[in-house]
Amino acid sequence: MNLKLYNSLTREKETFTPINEGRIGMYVCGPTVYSDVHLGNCRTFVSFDVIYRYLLHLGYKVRYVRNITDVGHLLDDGEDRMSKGARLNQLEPMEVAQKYANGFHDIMRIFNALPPSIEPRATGHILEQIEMVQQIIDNGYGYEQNGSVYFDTMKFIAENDNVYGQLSGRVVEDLLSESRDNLKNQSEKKHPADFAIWMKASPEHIMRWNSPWSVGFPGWHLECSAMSTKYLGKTFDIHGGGNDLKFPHHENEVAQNVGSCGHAPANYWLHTNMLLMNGKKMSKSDGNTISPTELFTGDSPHVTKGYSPMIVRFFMLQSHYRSTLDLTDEALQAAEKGYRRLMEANRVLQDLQAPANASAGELDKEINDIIDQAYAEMNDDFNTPRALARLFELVTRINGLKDGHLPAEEVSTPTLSLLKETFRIFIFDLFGLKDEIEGSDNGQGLTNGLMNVILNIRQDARANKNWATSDLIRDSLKDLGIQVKDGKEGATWTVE
RNA sequence: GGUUGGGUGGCCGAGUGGCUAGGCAGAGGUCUGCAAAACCUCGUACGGCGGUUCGAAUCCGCUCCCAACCUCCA
Repeated sequence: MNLKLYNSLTREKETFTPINEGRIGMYVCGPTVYSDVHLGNCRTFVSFDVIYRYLLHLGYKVRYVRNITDVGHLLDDGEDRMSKGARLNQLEPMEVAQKYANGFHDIMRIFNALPPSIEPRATGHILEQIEMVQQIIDNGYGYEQNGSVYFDTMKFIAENDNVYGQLSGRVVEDLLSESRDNLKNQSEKKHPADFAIWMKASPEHIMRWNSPWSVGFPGWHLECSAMSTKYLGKTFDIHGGGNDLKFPHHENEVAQNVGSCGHAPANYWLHTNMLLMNGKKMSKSDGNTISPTELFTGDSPHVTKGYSPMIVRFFMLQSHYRSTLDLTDEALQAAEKGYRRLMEANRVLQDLQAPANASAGELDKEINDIIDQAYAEMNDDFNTPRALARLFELVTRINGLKDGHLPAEEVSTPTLSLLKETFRIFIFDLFGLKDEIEGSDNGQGLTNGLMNVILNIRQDARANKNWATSDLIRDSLKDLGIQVKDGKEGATWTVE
């Protein structure tokens, strides 16, 4: 089985071959920490978390680098996002960055996303960025104007065939017609498609560093070029990010890397699609947004109730990372039911015992085939919705085995073990889900014991046809959010 | 206007020349003291108009509609 992934660069699915066998370098553009992280960002990082987890599962040694941008994003009025956040809250820019970086990490932990191997910050790599600017100038692709340095896009295009525009499909002629004059220092550029790699700081600009050209700050696109090169080399395996970064950010990044060292940064570019709400991109800037916390608590006009982090994660897994995903209350309710069904089936499965006379029959083959298919889906560009579908096909089998509908003796002991292991691997290791029912119970031993006592009393009542008592117990537990399920082997319970 | 990607059953969402996606909701049934859960069965969808083909939701053309990017955003 080999891994295929969709390369934005070629717009085709390609067989993945790492530069160094057994090792993968992966760079993902992280958040700009000027305000609370929003749910759209989370979707992208959850998507890459699953990709990271799957690559690890395949046995690769992965260096996963995800940056934090804490300087360089300019607003329309030319003010840096970080500076503005600092001014408004009377904080040091670094305090703003730290505050929201902390919040971002908290939310990532809540979503059960693994931390990256390295999480570099733009402000921690000013020297590397200055060096890269110098290299670009030395190679003839950068020019200075009044202390700012710009990338000479037209010259780069003229001297490097088919590099600029390959990612986004832009062509020079279109760029020519895209003259916009509302950007600061626009007049300093030789061409509208040129972009700043070093900006001279205006007097009131508080984020500033010394450089050969001026006291100023690096351009936005530069940080990723400099930091990916530093930690992953001039060319590495995978570069990822949100679709909205394709142009201009990633296009300019490629130009900077090629312009400074003659190498394209990455062999494979992966882009995640946008999270929508009401059919429109979820976005901080236009207010069409819901924060992770609001979604968890239900404190938002967009949802009728709160949805736990794992339900939201499950919801995201139900769509492919390259497709848009429309967030609606109805879809979340469906995800909640589906998530519970999957978790419940896993609990049932882990308790399943193979009968003594078990041997591989028709059902055994069926289960093995579905397991193989589930891995094949993941190998096909990390197709989590299809892999999930395979898991649900197994859920039907698991429940059938449990209630005796399907012949347990047709499933061999090794296959049952494999099924149990596969479920654990997919749900917990690859999808990164947690069983919130089990996880939320700190005193589980005690709770289990108490529940056994209660259910035994109810069983006695039922044996005596004392329906009033048995229903009282069931209804009272239901009020506490505990659901009692009567089965052939007695009653079981789950937290709703 | 340019670039890119879409329009799939009540909802979400896969798929891609012939073979069941899956989840949720709905209908009928089994089980149960009743209920819940679970299991079984069911609906037969692919924007519109043409074309290619033995056969298209899947390929081609035209057309309508939507979104993202082109300005900070994952």
